Formats: sequence, structure tokens, C-alpha cells
Amino acid sequence: MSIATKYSPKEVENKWYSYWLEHKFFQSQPSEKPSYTIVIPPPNVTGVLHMGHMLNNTIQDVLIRKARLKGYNACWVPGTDHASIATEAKVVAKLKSEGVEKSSISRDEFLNHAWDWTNTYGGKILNQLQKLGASCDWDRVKFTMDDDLYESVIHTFIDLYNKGKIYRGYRMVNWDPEAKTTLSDEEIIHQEKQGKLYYINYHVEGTDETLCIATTRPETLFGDTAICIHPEDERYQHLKNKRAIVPVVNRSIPIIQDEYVDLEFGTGCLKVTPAHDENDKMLGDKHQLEVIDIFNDDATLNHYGLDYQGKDRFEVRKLFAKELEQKGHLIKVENHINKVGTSERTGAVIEPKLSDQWFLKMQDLAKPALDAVLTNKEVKLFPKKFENTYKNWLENVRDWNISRQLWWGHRIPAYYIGEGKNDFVVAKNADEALELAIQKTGNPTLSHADIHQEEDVLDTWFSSWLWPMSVFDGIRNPENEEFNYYYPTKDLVTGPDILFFWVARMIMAGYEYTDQKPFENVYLTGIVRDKQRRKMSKSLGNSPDALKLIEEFGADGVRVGLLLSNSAGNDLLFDEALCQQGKAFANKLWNAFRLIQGWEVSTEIEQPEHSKLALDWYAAKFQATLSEIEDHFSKYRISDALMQTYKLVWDDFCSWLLEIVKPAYQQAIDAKTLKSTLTLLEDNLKLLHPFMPFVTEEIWHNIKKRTTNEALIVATWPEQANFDVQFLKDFEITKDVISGVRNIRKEKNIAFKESLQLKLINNENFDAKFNTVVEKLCNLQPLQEVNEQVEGAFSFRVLANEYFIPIEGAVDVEAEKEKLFAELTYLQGFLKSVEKKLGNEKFVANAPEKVVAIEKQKQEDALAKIETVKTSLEALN
RNA sequence: GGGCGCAUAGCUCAGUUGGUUUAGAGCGUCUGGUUUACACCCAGAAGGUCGGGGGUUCGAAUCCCUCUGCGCCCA
Repeated sequence: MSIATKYSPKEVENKWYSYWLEHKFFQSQPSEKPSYTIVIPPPNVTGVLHMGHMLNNTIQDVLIRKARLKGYNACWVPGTDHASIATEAKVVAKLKSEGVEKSSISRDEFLNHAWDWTNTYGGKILNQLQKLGASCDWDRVKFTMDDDLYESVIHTFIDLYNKGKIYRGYRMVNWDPEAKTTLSDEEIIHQEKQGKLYYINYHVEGTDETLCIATTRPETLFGDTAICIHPEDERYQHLKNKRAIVPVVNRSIPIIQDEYVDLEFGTGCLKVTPAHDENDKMLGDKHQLEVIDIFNDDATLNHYGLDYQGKDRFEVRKLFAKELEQKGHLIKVENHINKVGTSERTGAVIEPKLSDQWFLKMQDLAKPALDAVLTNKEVKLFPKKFENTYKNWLENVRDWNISRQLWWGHRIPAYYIGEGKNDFVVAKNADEALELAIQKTGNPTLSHADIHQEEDVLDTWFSSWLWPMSVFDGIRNPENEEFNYYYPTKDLVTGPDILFFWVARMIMAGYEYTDQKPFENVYLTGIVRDKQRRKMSKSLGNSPDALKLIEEFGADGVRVGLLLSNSAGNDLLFDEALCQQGKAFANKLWNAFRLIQGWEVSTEIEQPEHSKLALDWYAAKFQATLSEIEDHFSKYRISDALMQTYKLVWDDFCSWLLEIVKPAYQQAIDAKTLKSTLTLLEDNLKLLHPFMPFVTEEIWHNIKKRTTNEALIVATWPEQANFDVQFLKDFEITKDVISGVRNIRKEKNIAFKESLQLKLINNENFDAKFNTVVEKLCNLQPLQEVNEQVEGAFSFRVLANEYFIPIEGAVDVEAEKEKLFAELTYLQGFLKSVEKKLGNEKFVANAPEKVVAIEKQKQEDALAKIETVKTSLEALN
């Protein structure tokens, strides 16, 4: 049978993915086995697969596949979230392109369009994940707007409201005038922007005097209700208790004093606009100032803006500055860099705005979430460094504004009865609301027509914070079998950018509703950037097409490429070369298999000594590496685990083991060696499978015919056994001897075909059994031990052993001497450093015995080696 | 302005409670190679004194201080 010299992933990947699906290997049901559960961070339903998803989901798949091999009942729950703002924006845009304005249709009509959109375009990303090899239980796909999850959200809202944790408040919120909704603090990106600082004169009422304020936002002047000065500011003492006149508007406003004013900034005079700045709001509350809101919902000015009514805030800024200038109020304009909040979703500049919103009190919820991570360590963050950030946020947590002025999402279950601020009830549905309303008002004649449900929906995170529970129906039905079996989940893999607004809140919800952690370990991945450290973004066009990458390098190649350079928490600088490396690795593995598979077996041949040794060595090496790999996994160092596996397979298995056991050209291999080699290859495949599921399953089935139950995906992870450390060390020395010979061949340009002699002075008393390995790999005649320097030979040393390759007449004595001198210099330098330590009385007295012993051993070794080098030098003289 | 973190080979990173031969890996670079598994390969080499300075210690990449540069979070 001839197989291609190059591994081609495409058909193989489709074949095995269908096979796994068909045989339901990804499916999980509660069983006797211990559970290992991961819930996917639900991607946005509007999303398409990007590099961040690829990394994130590759890591989850590695963890879940490894758990499956280790005999856990592995369950990976996939799903998407409804992404209120993003989805609503897409639907609005689509309707607009069809000539329909959102404002012209009813809420129900709009929701129908949104569902159509979701059903048509949504969830595409889940299909894309399959290409990556994701072994999710696809029978469990969830969506945050599914009926059961919707109910869970509503249930939670009502419960928290009844517990007194949800309240309505008139607060300063972050208003996105483009999406026309509020945003949470976390959804805002602060950017430095080049702006201007305008110096504007106000008349002091009843005098000829003026005072000058500095502002970055002259257009908010329409909403000014005070001027503020510092009580200790020498410059303005005479203004105390006077009033100022707002230019153009001609409104009289008080001049107040507050230590809040920064004496150094601008003129030391601050205009106060309580409706449009958080700090001004605070001043306004303190000094009982009037509040004048000058903006419409789309950030155009309302009637307070006088002539500018209906015009956009930025346009007004320019026009109004001009008017102020013409009228002599504008003194000067300076360039000024200030930080501006922009919407993560729409990019619009955020407008601080006062409005009625729903808030969730965070103080009590934060406490157990803080303890879980920092005190009880029930939830562990990887890498640990994020604990500080987590702590910082939770200790300074602010109430969560959970309402959004949108239609797409979970509609807040509050029903208004009248105009008053507290004239509402919270209930599961209109009927229950009516009942409550009658109770509350004592008016039995109320009907459905008298109550009206809140128009706003809940923040998307208010549904995803329940995700680990709600996907198993743990909110509505906490005693159900699945929830008890799968929850708490095991690992959560996500980005540090949502540590607060998702991870922390899930922990809060977990303790609030189950008194338990929602997951045990949180692995925080880095952000995928390009080679120049720029974030991948659509606008930069620096994000490669994920599916094309898979097409080009194979899913295994891309997975390996992404993982290789990614350590937890560090950003990943993506480079296609990494995928190329992954692809090459798959090909290497494929060819190793081809080699073994192509050997002809003979039962007549005895197992050669070198093969037996090499197989024993690899078995030991495998065990040593396995323990390192397990250690890496236990610390969530996935890339280190992969690199260990990579080197084990490429270097140890292919470059050493296979080269040693490989029969000579057109010779057969003995049956024993072949059998052992195949077993070892199978063990390799098990270790590799979580990283490279496709190529490993393919080779697994090519090795021999297997039944469904014998598929690699459900094989058994190799068991950890003891291994002989000394044996491994001896083999390393053997490798050094081989390198020594190879070096001489290379330096002296001696072809491999030319068989050589190797003689040694065995000062170290090495076991001669390793000689056969050296002979095989270096094409040598049987090694000979000698007692004296061999003349007319190239030489090298390994530890205190001396090796000689006799070559007639070809030895350049001077060159040899030079080489020996270099070695001698190094050794003497080394010896000096060791002896310096040993000569230090304090070192000998204070250092642990073990450390001193090591230094003494180093000294002895160095002395012995120096001796051999010197002897060689003398021999050349 | 407050807080946190980082700085080790050309690049990306390891280096676990300070001590196992004058610091490791992968990639890249360089040198050689038509050994029929693989050039998506094989063999080999060069390359850092651990950002600068100071301190603690018998001993510091590792602990402390300070300076410089960078990143992140919060205001």
C-alpha cells in the first residue's frame, strides 16, 4: 500500500468530524462517571468566527478532549447570546435598507424581524466551530433568548427585586445617542482625543465685571445652573454670594464655592451643568442646583438650545463658539487633549445623561464573589495575576445599571400603574401584575388597560451571568438531575477583557442562587494581535479569515499554531508562520507513521540490542515527559504542555527512536521491535489527540482496523508509571557521544557512508551496552576501549571520557591543539568560579550541605576533564 | 491623578519556595547534506550576563529600593 508523502487534512477532517458526530462521541448524559463540564462563553449571535474565538475554543476543546481521554464524562455546552445592542443595530440597519424605520413599526413587528434575522443569520459561528474540531455536545445548543433561559432571567429579576436588590433610580448614565440606549461603564472605551479648551466670559450680575471660565464643551452652556469657585481662591474672593449671567441665554445663575474645583486647571472658575456631567451632578446635588437637560435622545439640542434646537451637539459646539466670539464672550481657544468615552458598540461619543434606570445593588453580591477568589480559593484564576484586578474592581464595585432602551432582549417585568415614581409592580406576567396592582392600589376595578409593561429590556449580561446555571435549567428547576450532575462546572475559558462584566458576575450569581461556585478554574486567554502588536480588527483589515486559515493549514495546524505561542494571559502575536509550523508537525507525524507502516516484518530476525535499548529508553522518556505534561496541564500551561509533546514526538520519537530502530535499506524489521514501536506510536497519538484531533484519529485507524468503541477520541490516556532516571541520564551521555562523532564528520567533511573506527578511554566506566546505539547511528565499526592516547586521530571528550577517530594522515595537529586550548580555557574558567565559591568560608559554613556537595562534584568533574584535555595536548606535542 | 503588571538570545516566551556544571525552548539566522518516512526534511553552529543604578545575602534573572521604557485597569 502506498500512501501520500504529504498529509492532506481536508477530507480527513470532514471524515472524522462526521464520524465523531455520527457515533455521538460528543454527547453527554449524566452517568456514574465523574463529570467534567465546560460551558462555552456564548459568542454573539451576530458573530463570525475570528482569531479570538479560534484560540479560545481550541483551548476549551483541548481541555474537554483530554478530560474525555482521562475517563471523565466530558460535556461541553455550546450556545450563543442575543447581544441586544449589536443585534438590534443589525436589524435596524437591515430594515432601513428596505426603507422601513424602526419608529414606524410596533414592538412586536420589530421582534418578528429580529427573530427572522436571528434564525437566518444567527449562530453561523457555531457551524464554523465545527471546522475547528470543537467537540461540543451539539444536542445542547442554547441561546439566551430561548424560552427556558428567558424565563430564568425574568425569574431572577423578580427574585432580586423582591429581595430589595433591584431599584429604580434617577441617575447619570452613559447614553449612546446612536444606539439610543444606556451603556454600562464596562462597555465604554476611553480614548484620548484632541479637543479644545474654550475660555468664555460671563458677566457678574449687577456689576461691570466679568469672570472667565474654561470649558471643553461650550454647547452645554445652555444647561448651566451655576458657576463654581474654590473657597480659598484668592482671585475670586470678591465674587462670593454674587450671581453671574449666562452669555446669550441671559439667565442668572448663582456663584457657588466648593473645594472640588481644581485651582490649577483653566481659570479656576468652573461652569456647572448638572444634567450633563457626573461631577457637576454631584455639585448640583450638594448645592441644590437646578437641573436643565438640553439634549434630545439623539444628542441634538432641545428647546433649551434656543436657535440651535434640533442641531447636533458637535455642530452646535462649532456654531455656538462662533456666535460667542462674534458677541465678544469668547476670549481664547487652546488645544487640549481630553479623554472621551466612546461606545464599544457604535463608536459614538457617550453623553452623560440623567434618566430613570433600573439598578442592581452590588455590595452584597460582591462579597461572596470576592471571598471565593481571594479567600476560599474556590475559584482559581489562571494566571494568578488577574486576582489583583479582580479584587480592585469588586472592592470598588458600583451598582449595575441593568436596563437598556432597546426592544431586542428580556423585557423588564415591571408594570406601571400610574405616573408616580413608585407606581409599579413587578410580576412574571400581565395577569399576575394586575393582581398585584389591585392589591397595591386597593382598587379592584383596575384592568389590563390600566397597566403597562416597562418598555426597556435588560442588559445582555443580565442573562449571561446566569449561563452556567441556566443552560442546565438550574434557575427554574434547581433540583433537576442534570444540574446536580454537571454543576458546578469545571473550567471557564475567556478573555480578561470580560473578567468583570461576565466572570465576576457569574460568580456572584452562582453564590446567590446555588451557594456554590459556578466553575472551578478560570483560564484567561490573551488577546490575539498581529505581528505589530495591533489588535485584530475589521477596520485595520489585519485579521486573517479563520476558515481560510483552516483551509490552508488544516484545523490541526491552525490549532497547534495558535497554541504554540500562547501562554495564559499573555497576548498572542499571531503569525501565519505558526500555523505553517503546526501543519509541518502534522506532516511529520504522518511521515513517521508512513515509515513504520512501510516496514517489512520478519519473524526470523532477533531483536537487535540497539533496538531494545532504544525502545526501553523511549518508554522511560515518554513517562518522564508525561509527568511534565501533566504538571503543565495542572497549571493550565497549555502551550508548554504542547511544546513538551511536540519535542517528545519530533525529537525523541522521530529523530532518535525511529532512527535507531530503522532497519537498513531493504532489510526487514524484527517483529518484536515493530510491535513495541507501534505501541509507543499509539501512546504518542493519545497525548497528541487533544491538540491535533484529526490527524491522530486518522493515523490511529490506519494502524489497524478498529471498532467504533476503539476510536481514539474515547481511548484511554496513558497511565503514569515509574521510570529509571539513571537510564535516561546514561542515554543523554550516549547522545553526546553520537553528537561528538557527527561533529567530527561535519568538520572534516567525512561522508556518512564511510564507516569509521571509534576508540575510547573509558575514564567514566560507561556501560558498553550503549555502544551498539552509537555504532548504529554513526556508522561505526565496533567500539574499542583503549588505555592510551591514540595518535593520528581526531578526538573529543564527553565528561572525562576521551574518544578517538583514527584517520590516516589527515589530522591537522595545529587545529586540534587550538580546539583543545579553547576547551581548556573554558574548563579552567569554570573551575575557577567553582573554586571561588568553595574557597569562601561563609559559603561552606552557611550553604546547605547538598549545595556544597554539588559544588564539590563540579570541581571534581572539571578537574578530571582538565586532566584529559591536558593529556591530549601533551600527546600532540 | 490612583492602582496593577511587565522589561531574559534577532522575534515570541519559559525560568515554579534565591543554590544541579559561567541562563533554557520554539521560531528565525548561519554552515553542511539528492542517507528511498518527511526539504512541511536531516545534521550541526552562532547568538543573551537577564532594561540602568543601588542594596540585602555565603550566593540574586529570582528578594528590596530607585531610575528609565512599555502595557493594562480605574478615575
